[in-house]
Amino acid sequence: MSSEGPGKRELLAQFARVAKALSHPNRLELLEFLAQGERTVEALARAAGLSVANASQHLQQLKQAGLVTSRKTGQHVRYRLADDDVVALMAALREVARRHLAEVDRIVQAYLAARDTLEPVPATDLLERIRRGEVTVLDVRPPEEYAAGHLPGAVNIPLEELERRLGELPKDREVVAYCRGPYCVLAWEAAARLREKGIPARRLEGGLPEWRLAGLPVEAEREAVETEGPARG
Amino acid sequence: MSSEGPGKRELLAQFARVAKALSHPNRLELLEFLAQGERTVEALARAAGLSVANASQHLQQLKQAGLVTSRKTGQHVRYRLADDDVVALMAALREVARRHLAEVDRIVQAYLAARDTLEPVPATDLLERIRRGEVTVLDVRPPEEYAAGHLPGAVNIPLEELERRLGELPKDREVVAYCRGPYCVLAWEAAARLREKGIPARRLEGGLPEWRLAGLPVEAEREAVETEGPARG
DNA sequence: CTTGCATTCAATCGAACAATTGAATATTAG
DNA sequence: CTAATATTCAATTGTTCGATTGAATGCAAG
Repeated sequence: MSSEGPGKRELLAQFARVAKALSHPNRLELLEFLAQGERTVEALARAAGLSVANASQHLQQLKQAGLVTSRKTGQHVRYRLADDDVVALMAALREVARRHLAEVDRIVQAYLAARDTLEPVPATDLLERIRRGEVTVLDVRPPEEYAAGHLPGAVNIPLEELERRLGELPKDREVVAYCRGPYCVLAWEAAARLREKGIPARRLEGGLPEWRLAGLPVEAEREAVETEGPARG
Repeated sequence: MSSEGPGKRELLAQFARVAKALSHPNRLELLEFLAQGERTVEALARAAGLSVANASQHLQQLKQAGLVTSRKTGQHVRYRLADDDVVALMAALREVARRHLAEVDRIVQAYLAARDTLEPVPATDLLERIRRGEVTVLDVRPPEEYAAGHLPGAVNIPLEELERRLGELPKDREVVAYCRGPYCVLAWEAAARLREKGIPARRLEGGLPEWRLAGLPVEAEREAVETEGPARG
């Protein structure tokens, strides 16, 4: 009963290999950025606050675990998620942590719920309201991420420009804000700031990757997007 | 853009903590056994081929990551999965590994497909055929695991007794065998041996934990089951 | 209250990991 | 061809992890 063949240990080692790739906070953060779209090593290092060499090594570990792929374009190497099933795996990981680690709840209460205590809007509810034109969808991510894919009809106003560009939001409709994922602070913060200005606003439950994973429609600006800077000033 | 609050790193650290618990083959094997039902430390150590002290330490790591819980009964400590969402997480992990690591396919071909090359029966298909009485469901796990929960109407014949007890299987109906999970060799081996005897047989897609996770009906012998030995004999 | 048993704890050692640094490779621009 | 840039490689250091060993704890039977 204890010796069930040599293949068993080898298989478990492969599964463990994938889990090990997910077992470092920096790699999870890189994956969260990659879930928004393809990125160069330098852009990822900047976004995660890592040295380029360090980011490169983490990305290679993710690659060897099958979680991301890379392709060379000119002098850049662009990484992307291998598949949407990686998004599903991260969602399952977050769900287990949320339900069984009290620390997660404590951190959410301390840092996120301090901004926005309202319940998020479920994705399917939002889609219905989008189709009826009842709601303004607000994407508070940086323009590069918006361009790579966003909710149908979503307005893109990065969080830091929100105060300045309030005029672009219709005042009579509720705003639903979203960003990179269920624990991405941008949407929580945006909803709070809008409500402080008297604009009814809530968060979407989950971010763009989870929306796409659910098979809901996504709009994209163009096929490939430069992440380095604006295309000629 | 790079400083999104101190809560972010803390949350990622919690998610990484869960992934780290999954990042060792021994712990994954312990979880697979625990997915069959509650077990004592000694039984788990024996099943996984570990020393008791080593198993105990791995179990404590799983517990701290929120994946399992434990309770004391007499002089034994019994561990169990914290929730079915842990089964879902392990399924997502296996799925990513299967789809993106060529090694997994190689190992399956080398050790499992060498026994049984037929496609497995999807769970929902099987349930339909069970209701019509068209099929014999064969549980090849040890009796303790069968007693803790099994498919409706399943016959329990552990793999090592299969040859001896072939007579218990109706000859006119197809047999569908299952065990602990999609890569548990017992079911592959059972299906192969039955077909060698001229009995049409296939595997279930996935094992009992996956069946239960899908919300399909499960029969149980009694509430709590001793895992040490047969109840007087 | 002593004995036996299941589990955990504590200390140890070797291996693997994470981050840093500086060098090496490869591609584009000139 | 040379220079500049992006990425990876290689070597180093401190830290964490995994397994082993033997002791300690806690429960239960006698």
